[in-house]
Amino acid sequence: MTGHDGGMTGTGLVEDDGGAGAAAAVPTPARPASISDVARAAGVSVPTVSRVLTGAARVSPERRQRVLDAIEALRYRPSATARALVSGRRDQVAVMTSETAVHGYSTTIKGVETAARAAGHPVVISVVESRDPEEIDRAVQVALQLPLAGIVVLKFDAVGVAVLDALPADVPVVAVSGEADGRHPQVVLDEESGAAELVRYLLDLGHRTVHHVAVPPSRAEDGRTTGWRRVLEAVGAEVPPVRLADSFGARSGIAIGRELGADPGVTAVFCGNDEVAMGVIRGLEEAGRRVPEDVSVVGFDDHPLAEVWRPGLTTVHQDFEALGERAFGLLAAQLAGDRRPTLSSALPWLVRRGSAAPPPAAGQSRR
Amino acid sequence: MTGHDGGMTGTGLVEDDGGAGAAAAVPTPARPASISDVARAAGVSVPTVSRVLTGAARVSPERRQRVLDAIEALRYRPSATARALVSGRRDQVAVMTSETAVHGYSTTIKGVETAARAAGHPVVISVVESRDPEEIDRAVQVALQLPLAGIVVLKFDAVGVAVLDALPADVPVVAVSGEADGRHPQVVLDEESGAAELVRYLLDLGHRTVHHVAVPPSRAEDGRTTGWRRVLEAVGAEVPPVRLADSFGARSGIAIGRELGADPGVTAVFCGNDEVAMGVIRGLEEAGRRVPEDVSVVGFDDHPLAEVWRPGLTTVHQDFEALGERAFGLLAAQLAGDRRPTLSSALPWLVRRGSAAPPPAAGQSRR
DNA sequence: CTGAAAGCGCTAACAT
DNA sequence: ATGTTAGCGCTTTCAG
Repeated sequence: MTGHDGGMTGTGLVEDDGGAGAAAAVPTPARPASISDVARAAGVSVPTVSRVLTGAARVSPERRQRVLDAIEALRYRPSATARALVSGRRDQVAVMTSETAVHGYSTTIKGVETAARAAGHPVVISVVESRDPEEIDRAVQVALQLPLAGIVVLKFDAVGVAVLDALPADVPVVAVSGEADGRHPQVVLDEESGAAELVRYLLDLGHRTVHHVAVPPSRAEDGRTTGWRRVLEAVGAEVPPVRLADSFGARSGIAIGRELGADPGVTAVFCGNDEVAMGVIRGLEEAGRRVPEDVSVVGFDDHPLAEVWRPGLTTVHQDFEALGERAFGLLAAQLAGDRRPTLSSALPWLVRRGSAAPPPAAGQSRR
Repeated sequence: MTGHDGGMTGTGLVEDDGGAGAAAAVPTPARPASISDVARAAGVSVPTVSRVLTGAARVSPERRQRVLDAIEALRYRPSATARALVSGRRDQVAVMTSETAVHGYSTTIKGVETAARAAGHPVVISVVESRDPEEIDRAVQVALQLPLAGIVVLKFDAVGVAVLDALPADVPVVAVSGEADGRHPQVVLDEESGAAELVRYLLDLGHRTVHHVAVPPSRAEDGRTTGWRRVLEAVGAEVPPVRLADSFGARSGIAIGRELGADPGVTAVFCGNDEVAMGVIRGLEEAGRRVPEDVSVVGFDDHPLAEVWRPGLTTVHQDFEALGERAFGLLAAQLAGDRRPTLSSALPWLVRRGSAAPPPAAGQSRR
């Protein structure tokens, strides 16, 4: 991560505390006020304080006010820990994921967080970097010790699948994306039809076939690849071998773009995501091919930078934020007692921009 | 966010539970095993179990083994809630931020998470979208009820500053980025010198002055803008009025790029971040200017896509992930008893790529 | 080395 | 409507 130069300066910036300070008033109690402190200050019993806090039962207006005043005066804040312990109600939502800074992941997490926050649930992030069983086990152990209402697992990749398998059955779980497994409530984006739409669009433009650069899939083959393959097979077009990018990043597309650029038979390329598409375009241009004049390139996801890229990247929009929000919705339904595993699927949509065009004059591509 | 078409299909996918199932064995205890269940199963007292769990005191090998076996058999997992309650040790780290999906933010969060996880601390994300005092107060209340070891506040923007002000003094806090306030331990990236380096580089290339597009600052003026201004003033160059992008996104740069493109006096533009720089480049080209032949454009941050952008974006690399890791480091130091507020500063470094070049032939830019 | 006793801060019955 | 009594699951004295 680091390793470059970029000198690091640890500055002392000492600053005395109990200096010749202004108001030496504030005693700063080492221990925060507890409910019994409040009860004492208000001259009521502990349960009464609890009652005004939770609204579980009525309290006379005057006492109620005294309690409120005491809370204010003591800057009292109830301990979620003690509450969770005694009531058995846990409210945290854990998001288990292999990535946090990649577009689709971070945006989905954002959606989960937004919906969870609106419903009063703190969200904790649990990153599992690899499929190493020990690492997964450790992460699961840590997560299960938290005061959890439930878990959202991002199954965009193989790590997510493995995490799902390692989770016990007695915790509310919802899976996001990937193949529907029927074991958990799940939200998906219909990647297969999105990919199919994209490939059909390219074919309609006049391309004989479409090459494909896949991103790391969550199983043998993900929906994007399947959709691509199906359409080609359906129309009887040649199905070129799949090229696999070794990450979700643009860099992995560059070398592939160069290779693709060396093959004059390539007129259209469908990439597993927009970043890789950008890398492929860069590689293609390094190889002397113009986009879209010589070869059309399309991506997937509709990354925020896809529209400012030149040429504008034709892609399929996936609403990751809504996906995350729906994931939380399914979790909430489950917490509310809804039993049956549910599958909620949404359709991505084609976004036409400048990176796809008809192939070069007929015949040229095959000579 | 949503609002487009993209049909949503709620599928039933019902699946019976108590069907004519295979092994009807697993009784699935509604309540998870507790420490007393383990003690009973192992034939020891509860404190003994606790001792093997925490390693707080020695336990004879045989008893120890019996406990371990019981734990395994009962699939027992200690309750972090009960532990936190009795021991007073809270371990969660909250990251309070206004954004989660923007490069600098998500990457910093990733760094915090990585370091926290390595040290055994779960991290919870608390998003505060605006400076609305009520929203801030609500977020702070929620956060403070969590079993927190401390809080990391992302102060890349004005929301972060406000959150910091709303936090009580009795919680360990570390601030990330922004102006050093001396009240909290803080990690920063020296944006001012990064910006200065960039501007000096442009001036050395022969540009008479450098225009600046700022991103939303955390205070009146951030380090990037200050560094830019200082260098121009130091060399006696004209200081053009600052243009303010209305977000961190590329889109906000497009219109500004078009405007800048209409002014023949503009030969170099320094943008507050890479996304905005990409938007500016797009706008400039829409206005008929070439980059870098007609105008040089540089960004800030070294966004992952900066290197695949065409032309490669000249920028300043900011190591956000390391920033987040250092933030956690400061928090850990504080938890370990280190009192004094500390300022840890790191230097970003210039990354030369293709988007900056000498200005068009002398005299041309002024006619 | 081990168990008995106490209690963390709070809510959930129970009695009034 | 309010106080009393229990007790959540665990760690921490304190005796042995």
